[in-house]
Amino acid sequence: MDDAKEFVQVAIPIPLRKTFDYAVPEVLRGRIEVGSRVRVPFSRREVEGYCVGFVPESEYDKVRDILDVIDEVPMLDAELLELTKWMSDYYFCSWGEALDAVLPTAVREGTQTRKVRLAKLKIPLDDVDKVISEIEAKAPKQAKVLAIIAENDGTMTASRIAKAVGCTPSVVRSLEKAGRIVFLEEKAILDPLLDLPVDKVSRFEPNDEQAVALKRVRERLAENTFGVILLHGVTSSGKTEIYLQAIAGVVAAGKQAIVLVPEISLTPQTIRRFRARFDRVAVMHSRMSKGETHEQWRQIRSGEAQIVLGVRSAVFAPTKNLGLIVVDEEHENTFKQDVTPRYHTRDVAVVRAHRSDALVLLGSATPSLESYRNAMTGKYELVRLTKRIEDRPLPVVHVVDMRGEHHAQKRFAHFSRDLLEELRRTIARGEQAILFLNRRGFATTVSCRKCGLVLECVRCGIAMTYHKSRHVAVCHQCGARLTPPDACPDCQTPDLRFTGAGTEKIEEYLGKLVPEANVARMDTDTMTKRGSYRETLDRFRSGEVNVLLGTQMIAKGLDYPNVTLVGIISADTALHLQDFRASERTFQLISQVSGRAGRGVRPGAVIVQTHKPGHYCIECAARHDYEKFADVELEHRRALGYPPFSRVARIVVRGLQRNKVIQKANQIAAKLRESGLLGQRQLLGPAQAPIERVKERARWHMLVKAPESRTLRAILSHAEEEMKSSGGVYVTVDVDPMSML
DNA sequence: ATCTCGTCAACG
DNA sequence: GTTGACGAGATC
Repeated sequence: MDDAKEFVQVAIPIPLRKTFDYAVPEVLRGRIEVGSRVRVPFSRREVEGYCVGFVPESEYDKVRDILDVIDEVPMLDAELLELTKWMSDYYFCSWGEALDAVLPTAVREGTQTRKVRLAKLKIPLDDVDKVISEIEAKAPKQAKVLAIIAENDGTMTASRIAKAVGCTPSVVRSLEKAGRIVFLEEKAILDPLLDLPVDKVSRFEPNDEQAVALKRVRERLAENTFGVILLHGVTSSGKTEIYLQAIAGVVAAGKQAIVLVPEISLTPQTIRRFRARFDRVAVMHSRMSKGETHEQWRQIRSGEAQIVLGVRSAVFAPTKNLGLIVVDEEHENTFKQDVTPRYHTRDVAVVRAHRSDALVLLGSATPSLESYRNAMTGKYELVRLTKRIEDRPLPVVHVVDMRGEHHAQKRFAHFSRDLLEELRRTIARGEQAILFLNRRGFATTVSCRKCGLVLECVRCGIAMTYHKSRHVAVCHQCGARLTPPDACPDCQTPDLRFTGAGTEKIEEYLGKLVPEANVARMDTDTMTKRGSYRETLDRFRSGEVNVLLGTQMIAKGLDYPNVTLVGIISADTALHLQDFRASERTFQLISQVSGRAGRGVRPGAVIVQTHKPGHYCIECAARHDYEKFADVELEHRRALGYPPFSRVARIVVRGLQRNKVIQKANQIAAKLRESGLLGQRQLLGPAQAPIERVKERARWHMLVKAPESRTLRAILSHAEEEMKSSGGVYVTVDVDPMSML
């Protein structure tokens, strides 16, 4: 031990890509480790930062003292520290911002699991009425409390009783003294999902393909080294069972596994399926309360939890001995975080596994072209499941050219004759159908028949969607709403038209065209109450509802054996977007939605309505030919220099003053070109972003392409100074963007 | 991100 | 001369 002053490097969660040196005062010596959170003076305020390293001396001559150490035991180990360092380099964010993404807010704030006082009836439920009538006259308040607890099945928290009855604590206390109720101190169950009954485990009998897949996974696991397996399995081919078996092997070896699923897949059903197999499943979910999140995190860290099941940020679960990371539906866009740090969960998973000598299992029916190409070049191992379980056939997909339909029906048709006919037949057979349309509301456009004026959001400049049931026009961008006028606000003509169909309009048409259908609509407008999602699906399962109409939220996961028809009202919604992934998205969507049909004993059929029936993404999806699609699409990407043949970053500039936004965008572009690393076609833009305005803020963007990620970073680094937000103009850098809007 | 400080113009 | 708005600059 020398007595030289001790300095630490601190990462602070602000968009500054550097660390700050601080001196460790005598009293804190030995209490700080790499990974400790510290409280430091920063400019004129105090902030929390992360100690990321020690230095013998500081180049800076005005070093200040650390104020305090926040955690006695550091919350971050070397592994996560290194991972966040990588993130800050790769995604162009600060180390502090990356660290903030790793540590859940609940954990940072040190939220504890609440203890609740739970009142429990000591008298049998059947006798309650008798007791109530006995004491009613003398103690009406007590009687009321008893009645309320009884209504709640005999137990209720003290705070809820107080709220419901509005009585003083003494009333409850006298009931306790009289021995009619008893108080228990219990750990609050803060998330109802965690208290679910578990599923029964059915015996797994793998088919040939599954056996082969499993063998490969086990062999790779036995190597105890890093590796990535891409499990390409058609819908309903039993991918989850492979995951479960792989995890079982990992758990048996005393290691932990992380299972990452898209937000919409983390349902009670999914949780039950994992809980049935493993004793200790920690769940990490954004909708969980802070107390529960903290408790789960603690269990993972202590090694009590064998597996972690969660969405995006669960990739940072503080496991002790990581053996496997599963990324289910690997191609899903929701794995990309859309705020800083803009990381892709799958890519972080691969990097983390690499550093921990763990295996990664990527699963999808429609792998991202990035992963598929990695499999083609041998970077990942490809394992295929081409057959559905029990050899059920994939549904027959029928593509309908809607241009012909409009012509034949002599008007704009929302339903093709084929779809209507199939729908009627399906219902007549007592079977069920799923109809998909990725647009909610009634009409996508409200316009004047005479002058053509379109009702637009004043803040965003996009057409407002008309919602008939609420009689409002809503901006789907910023949520602004207004009651549509009776006459054109411009030329006063009282003749407005409501064109373009959303789920609401389709539902209305369906009522007229197929009156025998019992339709339930599922979109964010109808699923407002807590239990409505479940309730609707229960009605569908029971058969009471025979047509389920909905948006994205019904596209995946649903497994109803009686569904024999799937209709895609418009396959073109994503295809119009000017985005190099438009075809890939459309292919994925058709495949996913199609996969809902024919999951039971009866074969399924799919009808895809489109204006571009000849488009390769639609043709290939109809034939369930992923390989062909990937070949064609990869060729396009290669020709245009898009990923996976290059790395791209998108730079978005936004602000209230449009001219300043444009100026800033041009300034950045000039600086990027000046790097000398950009070829002629490697900078696209700057141009106005497809979403030109959000909440009155103008948006411009540009796309930088580079042959590899190192070069990309070098180019971006060159313009780092220019990309700082300033003067009301905000700049964001999105590496590996998933959206170009 | 957040805060300070300097400059510049409107106001009394 | 005073007050307030915007922009540049720094944060250890």
